[in-house]
Amino acid sequence: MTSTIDSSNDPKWRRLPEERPHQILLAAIEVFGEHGIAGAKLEDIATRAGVSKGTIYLYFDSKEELFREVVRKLIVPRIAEVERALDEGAPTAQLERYLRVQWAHFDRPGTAGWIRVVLTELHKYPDLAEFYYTEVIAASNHRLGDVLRRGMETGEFRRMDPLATVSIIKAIALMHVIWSQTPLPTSASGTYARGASLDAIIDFVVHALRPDTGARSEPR
Amino acid sequence: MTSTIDSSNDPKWRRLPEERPHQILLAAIEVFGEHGIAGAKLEDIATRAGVSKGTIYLYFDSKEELFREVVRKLIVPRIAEVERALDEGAPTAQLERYLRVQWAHFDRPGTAGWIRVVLTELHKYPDLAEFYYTEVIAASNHRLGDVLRRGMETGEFRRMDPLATVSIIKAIALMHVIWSQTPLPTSASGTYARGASLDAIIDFVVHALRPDTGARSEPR
Amino acid sequence: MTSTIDSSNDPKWRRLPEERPHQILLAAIEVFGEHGIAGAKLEDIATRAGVSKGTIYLYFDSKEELFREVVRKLIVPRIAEVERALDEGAPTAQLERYLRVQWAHFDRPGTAGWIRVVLTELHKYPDLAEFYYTEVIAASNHRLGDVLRRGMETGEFRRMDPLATVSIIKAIALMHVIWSQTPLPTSASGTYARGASLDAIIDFVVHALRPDTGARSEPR
Amino acid sequence: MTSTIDSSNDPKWRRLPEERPHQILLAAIEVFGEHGIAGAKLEDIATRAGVSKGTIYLYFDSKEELFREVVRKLIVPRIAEVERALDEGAPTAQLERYLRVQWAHFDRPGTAGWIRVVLTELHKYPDLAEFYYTEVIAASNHRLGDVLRRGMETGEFRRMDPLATVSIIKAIALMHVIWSQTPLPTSASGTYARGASLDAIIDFVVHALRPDTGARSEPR
DNA sequence: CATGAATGAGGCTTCATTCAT
DNA sequence: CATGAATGAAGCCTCATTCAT
Repeated sequence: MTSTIDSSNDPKWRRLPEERPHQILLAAIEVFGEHGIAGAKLEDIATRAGVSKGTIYLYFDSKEELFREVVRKLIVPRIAEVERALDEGAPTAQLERYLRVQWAHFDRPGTAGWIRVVLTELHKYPDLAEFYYTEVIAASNHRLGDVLRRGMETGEFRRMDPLATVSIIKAIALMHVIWSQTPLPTSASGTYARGASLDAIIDFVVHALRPDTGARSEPR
Repeated sequence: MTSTIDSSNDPKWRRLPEERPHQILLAAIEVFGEHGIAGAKLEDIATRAGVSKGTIYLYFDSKEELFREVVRKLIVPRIAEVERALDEGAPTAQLERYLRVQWAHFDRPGTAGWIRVVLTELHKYPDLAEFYYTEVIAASNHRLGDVLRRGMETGEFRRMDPLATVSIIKAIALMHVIWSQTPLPTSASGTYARGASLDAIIDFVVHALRPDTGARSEPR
Repeated sequence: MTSTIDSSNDPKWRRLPEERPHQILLAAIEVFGEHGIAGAKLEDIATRAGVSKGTIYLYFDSKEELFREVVRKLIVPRIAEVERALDEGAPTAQLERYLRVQWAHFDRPGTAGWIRVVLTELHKYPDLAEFYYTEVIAASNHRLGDVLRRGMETGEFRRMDPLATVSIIKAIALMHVIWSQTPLPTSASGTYARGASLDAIIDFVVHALRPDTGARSEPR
Repeated sequence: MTSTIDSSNDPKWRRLPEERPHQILLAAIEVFGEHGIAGAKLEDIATRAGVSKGTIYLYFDSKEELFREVVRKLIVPRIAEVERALDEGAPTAQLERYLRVQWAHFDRPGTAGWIRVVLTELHKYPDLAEFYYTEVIAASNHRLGDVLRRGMETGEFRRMDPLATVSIIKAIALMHVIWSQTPLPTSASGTYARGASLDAIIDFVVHALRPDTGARSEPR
């Protein structure tokens, strides 16, 4: 992710007092994403933030609390931003835009790590998990579900369980973010193209939602 | 998957595959799945295997090597087994059977943990990752890709990039295994149904692959 | 002794003895008494003194030096004050007054803590200990010893080693100050009355010093 | 205190398995006595016990728990042993023997430190303090109180509050143990003899308890 | 073969001390 | 003078690994 240290290389001095916690959070999101909660080292976070180990404790009570703050201050807002892509337009266009915006947002260094962390370790922090699932995921699912529902009403989409469909679409999106960022053994690249392109994903989803033709997609 | 020690109580007398190492591997797959590689404790594995910590080192050079062996001896064979579901039948039937078999295989305690581990930590062991991606995933993708290709040729499926489609189908399947096994904060249950049913998944995939109707589903 | 900060709110404008350092010393005597030297936190002292941590270093070179100053500027004068109780009167009256004054002086919140600190940690600071023992204790002992000597000469007290007797009397007094201020587990209160009353102590000491009766204190 | 390491210097090897915890406890009682609970370093304890830091954790959950065990396994039995001195004889003889035994028991390196610790830090561990006060101190006081009561009944001692008297006697004894073991600045030695001899203490106490003579010790 | 006691490197956290403002 | 952010040494504790039995 973007280097958060550059500012500390400045010629002489600089305080930007209110910046410190944010610098640390930026370094933390990187390290947590790369190594998980247990595997992240405060030393590492401190170094990347351009501060010393002790400084972290001026702003966060513990490693675990630092993790919570990363979720609260960085992850939640980021995801909320993506949700705004759903705001207007016809359902199909909305959906496509949603996937493109999400991709643009997530497809940058560090994000896959975070998705992994959420998948892997979040459930070990029940209160955070509760918060996260309720505020972030449930809300997001609800909005995407609404788009699908409207599409079904207008006839753009065929009738199906909105929530189940939401989870399928998200599964595709999330997993491809992870895959797109996992460095692969070079050898494997030829044999198999891991991950689909964003266009392929959109195509797949749109076709899956497409209403059955009047002619009945004749039984094979 | 739960208690791996009961086998030692067998009246039959002893399992074949070198007994001890195998017991350890079974315990290790549990613990690695639950806590990841870094988070797994040898002590825990030893206890579940009914041996002492030192004994593990009689058979495995290190924790990392133990992890490798788990992948080689347990994970790879398991996945290979699933692949046999692709062996015969018409493409659509093959695909559906594949999803059902995979689900039946993976949807049991402990599997989600392993998928998480592969997603999360495998890439930190380049040689293993190479081996795993080449031998397991690429092979699997290739076979599923063949099914899709044949389906396109017979006209059962519409024309699309086989490998991209494979990865989309796998994304759905894997992510839902994880979700189906991650305990959710109770509060969230009402608001949003996480995960789709297997039937919904099959329905989704089949519709996505379905050929465009003769009437030409208007060119988008 | 509790709130040392209120003085800064004084309308009168400022206390005399260099205000700031004195505030810090007052806060320090509290905190050292409560937690000992090693256990005292500068942060705590600074907060109680109503200054910042850095300010302490404007006046004291280090935590250890701050401790020394507390002894020199606060403890020594306090104890000297008690000694004045010995100034006049008949030996028995002097002795009793001494015990009563000492009790009145020490039996207030915080004193026990300081006695503990002197008992516990002072010896780790040889120069301070030297100073303290020479200037404070030896002097005090000497004066109390004089009272005893005079009492022996007048016949009010029986003949005994004055210095040994001094140390016994002090032992009783000091230990009871500590005990009277140590909160006890509630359960123990019934079973045993910890500590003697001041009257009991005086009674004990006076009887111990009482001259042998001419009739020989033979068992009656 | 006696070196507990000597056994580890033995030629080659030696397990004495059940010895380890005891070795550690012996080292711990030394270090806790010298530096208090907070000031004691595990590293130091480990070194004196001839083991490594980690080894301590094989037997004790934490530094605090180690402290508890020292009290339970070493301190309590030691004190109980002293109490047996009260078992028989005439009250005056019992009392004298009690003081002599206690002195003999406590007047050895390390004891003063422990008395200090009990005085200084025990109250921060409420459960331990409760245990200690109830089981050790209250019991002990009760027995010494009985001796005094009997002495009063036989007329050997004058009438006084038994519990108050117990606490006074203990104050003298404990404080002198501390003083006898606190290294003094050499300079002070001449000026003042700190602490009384055991004989002086016994003399003092016995005289304090001695009944008033028939001739009425003239009104003071 | 198997054990489990022992080790010690490494991580989190605290806090006395410094220093730019 | 005063501040308080920043530092980093040091302490507690964990756990992979070793090794005498």
